[in-house]
Amino acid sequence: MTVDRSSGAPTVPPPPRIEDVARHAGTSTITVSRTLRSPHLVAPKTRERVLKAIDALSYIPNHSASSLASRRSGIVAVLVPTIGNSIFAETVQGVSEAVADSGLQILLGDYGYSDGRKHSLLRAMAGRRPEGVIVVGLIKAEEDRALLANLGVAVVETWDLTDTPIDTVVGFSNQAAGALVARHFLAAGRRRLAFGGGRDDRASARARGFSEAAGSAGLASVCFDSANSGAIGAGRQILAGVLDQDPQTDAVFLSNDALGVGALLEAQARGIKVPEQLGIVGLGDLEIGRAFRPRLTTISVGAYDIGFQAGRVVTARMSPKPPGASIVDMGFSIVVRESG
Amino acid sequence: MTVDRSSGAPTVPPPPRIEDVARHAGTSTITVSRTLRSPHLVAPKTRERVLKAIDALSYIPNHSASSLASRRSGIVAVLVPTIGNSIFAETVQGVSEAVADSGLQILLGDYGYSDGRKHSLLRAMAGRRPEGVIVVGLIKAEEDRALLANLGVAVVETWDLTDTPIDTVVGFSNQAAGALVARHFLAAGRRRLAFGGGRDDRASARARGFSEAAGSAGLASVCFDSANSGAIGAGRQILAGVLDQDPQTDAVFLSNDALGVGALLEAQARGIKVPEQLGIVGLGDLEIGRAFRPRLTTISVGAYDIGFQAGRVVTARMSPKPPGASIVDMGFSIVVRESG
DNA sequence: CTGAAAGCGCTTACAG
DNA sequence: CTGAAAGCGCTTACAG
Repeated sequence: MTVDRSSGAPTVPPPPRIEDVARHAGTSTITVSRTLRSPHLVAPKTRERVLKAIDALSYIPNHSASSLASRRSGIVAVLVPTIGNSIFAETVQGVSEAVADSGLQILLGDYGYSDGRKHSLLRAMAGRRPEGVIVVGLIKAEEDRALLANLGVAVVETWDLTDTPIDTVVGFSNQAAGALVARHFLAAGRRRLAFGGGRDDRASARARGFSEAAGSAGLASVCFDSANSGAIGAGRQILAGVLDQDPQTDAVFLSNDALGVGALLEAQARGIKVPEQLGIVGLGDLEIGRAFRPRLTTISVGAYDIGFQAGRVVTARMSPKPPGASIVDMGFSIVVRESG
Repeated sequence: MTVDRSSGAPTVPPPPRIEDVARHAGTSTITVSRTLRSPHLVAPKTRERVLKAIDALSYIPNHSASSLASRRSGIVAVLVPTIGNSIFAETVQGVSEAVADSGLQILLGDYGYSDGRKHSLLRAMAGRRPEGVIVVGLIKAEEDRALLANLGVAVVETWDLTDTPIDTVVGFSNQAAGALVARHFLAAGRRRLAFGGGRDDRASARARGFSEAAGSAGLASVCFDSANSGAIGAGRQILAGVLDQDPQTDAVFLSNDALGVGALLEAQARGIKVPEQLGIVGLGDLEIGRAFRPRLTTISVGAYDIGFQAGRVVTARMSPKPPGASIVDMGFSIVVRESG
């Protein structure tokens, strides 16, 4: 293998420009440009010569230049609380596959559940003039809302629902999901219900729906900081905390499946029978919950589908006859398995 | 909340340009530019006026234009087999945090274990003239190697080791890791060893090291397609396959922890005692392996650290006095827990 | 089917 | 400390 190991910095020749290709092919720059993006407008013979020149020079168009001239960045900005949570990674994968053949590339922003970083990432992304923006969660700050609205492209808020999206929202009602779990527990005759989850907006909405539906049966609500890693461990601690507050608790809703599995493990460690003594329900329908014994009952929300739909909204908006703003309720369902 | 719901498409006014800011501030465009990137070169009074104008107009510089003029894209390209695998998501997070204050943004490419998509993503990314490229795995195709080498920026291959990196490699020896697991099994008196994992290069290297060290004790090797989702389910199938081939197998090395947990579940379902009858070892030190009972013995590889280091290499290369190419062995260690 | 001219919105030397 | 000129590498109308 002959590899130039010293290729590091300034020894590399500048990449060929469109002009070099044109000269090589004995034509003009505009014809090279056309060969690349509207080949049908170029005579076959010319096209072939240009293609040959491109290949000979290993020409790759400078995207900054074409973006500037065409006002098309070819970028879709995706903002997530953390890419470390597999559920959001799934959503990103959905976006990735939805936009794959549109030529859009993903600019990923991970704000680590920090509002400050979220804001600055949003600004930095706006500078790229993306052709679409997809964020996990709703954007509340008026400044950020205005920033995104002024971009003039599809802005898709996801993983939640609202009547007042900036543009489009693709998600489900976290509150309704929480309420459904509470009703499920009550219908099973459980009488002392608790909730555990993160402090982010989505978890809070789930908690709200849950305790409203639980009514007087609603009890402890234990939160932890979403930014902390180790959801399974957090789930163990949450259940411990819940039982501290009320040892009689007979049902716990955890804000996601990793927490749910953690709670399952803690119950196991304490010799608590699930689901007989304690019902446990998670959210997300992760593989870990399906694989665990007892199998985790969960709210299934289609993380991948949310991303895929959001990606579709972005690509659709780029079409000649773009659809308008909308609210897409992806819904959710409860998958009753063995844990409660 | 007063939100313009009709903000969708062409009704949005074009964003302000640097010229608008200059006019508003009663100065020249170059002074605006300087205020943004070399504020110390601008008189405090002028600076203040410019800042005020920027704020008043909500000016956000067009990145395509500044990239073109400055030849700095502000992008680091990150290419992963799949973002859906939490271990790679961790690596991406490491990159993200390592480059956070350098102003670099992450252009994420997910090639879904497809070589074709990998190649085309690499080309598309090259068009952005990234200031650094980080890929999971080694780049073998000579065409791709040349493409990356000609970029003239830091190119970091990760998650493996080689004597001939394109530029820099940050990882560990997958082969040595496999060998260590085999020796660990042999030292524990196990005599019929099997391997299970994906078909990608890294899994293959682990398999190779494992069977070489296993010598005549090496037995079945069961592979599955890395692109398939559901690693836990795959782990179950792998163990089933292994036991089909040789029911006497007393040790299995799974290429990652999710597979390992799957194997643990399958053993459990079959009433096989772990670690007494069967030793199981995974790789990655994922939380799921730590949380499971029995706790999964694993090879710990620091996925986050690999990404962080790779990110550092990129930012370091951008410094005035950049370091040269190098080979960074991050090593690995075996974390012996309860499963084998 | 092809090309000359102008321009996309910034920054880079270079002067002063 | 500030600015006029030139240019980054493409594409967009507009002609022909």
